[in-house]
Amino acid sequence: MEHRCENCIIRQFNSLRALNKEELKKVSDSKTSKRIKKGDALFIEGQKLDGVFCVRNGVSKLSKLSSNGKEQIVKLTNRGEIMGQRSVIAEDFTNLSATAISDMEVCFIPKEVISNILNTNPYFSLEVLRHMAHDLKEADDVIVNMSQKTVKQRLAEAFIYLKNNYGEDENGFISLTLSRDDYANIVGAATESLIRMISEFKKKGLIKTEGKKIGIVQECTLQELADGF
Amino acid sequence: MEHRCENCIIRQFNSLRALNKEELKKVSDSKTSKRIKKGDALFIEGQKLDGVFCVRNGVSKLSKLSSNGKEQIVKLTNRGEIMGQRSVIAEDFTNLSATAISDMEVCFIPKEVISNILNTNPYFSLEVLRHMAHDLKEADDVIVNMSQKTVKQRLAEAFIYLKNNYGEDENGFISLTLSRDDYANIVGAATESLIRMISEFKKKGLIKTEGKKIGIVQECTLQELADGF
DNA sequence: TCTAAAACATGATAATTGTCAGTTTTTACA
DNA sequence: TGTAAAAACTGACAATTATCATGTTTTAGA
Repeated sequence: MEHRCENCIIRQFNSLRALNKEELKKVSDSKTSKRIKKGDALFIEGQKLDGVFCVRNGVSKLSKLSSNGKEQIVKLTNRGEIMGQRSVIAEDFTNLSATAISDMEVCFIPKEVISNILNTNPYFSLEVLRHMAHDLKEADDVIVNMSQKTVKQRLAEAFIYLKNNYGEDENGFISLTLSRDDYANIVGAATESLIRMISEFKKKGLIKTEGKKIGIVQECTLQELADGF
Repeated sequence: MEHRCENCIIRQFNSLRALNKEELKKVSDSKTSKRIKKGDALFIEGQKLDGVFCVRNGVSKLSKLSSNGKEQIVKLTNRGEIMGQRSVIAEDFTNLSATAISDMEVCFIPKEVISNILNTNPYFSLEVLRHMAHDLKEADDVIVNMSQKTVKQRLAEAFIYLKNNYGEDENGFISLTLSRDDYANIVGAATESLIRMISEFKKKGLIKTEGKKIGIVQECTLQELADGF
């Protein structure tokens, strides 16, 4: 037997908390659980989704391929987030691809169930709206950073963001391990440029590395760097 | 006597079309109309809004100041759009400033009225949600463009976007006239760099200028340029 | 209509970032 | 566990874009 949404803590972190008992039962009865392996895709840009994903565990990247073939990571999802909402609500193709960055456990909820609740429960709509408002604000911030900050500043910011959002292990390394390529695709730079910058940060003693793992050594200096001194 | 929302065509273009008669009456009774002069602000980043603006006429820019003091324009609003929704829904400070780019006529609707309808009319919430989903998608596209395209590509794209969205006059100039500074703040570049690029485009016969006015001469070539050949 | 301020424009130069070419290290898996 | 592929890294160089300095044109308003 699978988990029941009624008993799932994750729900408290997303818009599903606005559901009443009957709605929750409907969701729980219709949902399916999936395990996604690191590197596998949840969905791909341009696809039509017939439901949303509720992330129980693991991290994924939302990215978009630009015409020159380079990937841009727009957002990393956290535990508890719902993915694919935008596409289901707008009845539109996904504009982003979602790929697991670590092994994931997700629940898939069919769109009919979601649409149905959206049409009848204004509190749920409002909750979804609040989350989307938050995403929109963050997207605006990213736009400003992309155009006004240097790659160096954006990288410094990324390290701090990752530390704050995913924590660090007992040795002071950021828990979420990303490839250099992923880092490049987050800050929007060539991989070689990014690798060089990591070397530079390391040489200056701002960060430490061990294989792919990266640890923040001087958070204050890094923050100052991100803010442009 | 002011205009009544019941008779306002603008409504059809935004989420207010989901309102029923009573709701519409409430909105109409509580709204106030305002004229905003070109260059004046509707609201400023960090402010708390106690309502939303419905744009009857005119164009405004939504922008954000970055830490280095440069402005980044995140979005231009069109006729019919509702502004300030995000802030009212999230009960948050505005993250953007709104400034009139042309003379504007707007209606201000107090947030209590909006919140009230959001809480009771799921169709309205859903409409707002759809609009916000659309904005979010556009924001994602801007992020990708900002990080993957060159200034030249972004500028070419901006010209085409402006032509398609605001049309052109009888002489083939884009109807919406922006300052070079505004153009720079849209594509995220230094004003000098942008001016140079306009000169270059003009020299190549892609565009024509007359004072501030800019007209597209070779749309196809411009489009190819935007796509990276 | 005169005048100061703002916007526009251009050149020279420097800083940032990307590209290409190649080497070394790590990883996956047959 | 050996090996091919992928990822990480480095150097040299080129392209893009920003900055500073300065001159010209346009605009707003006294």
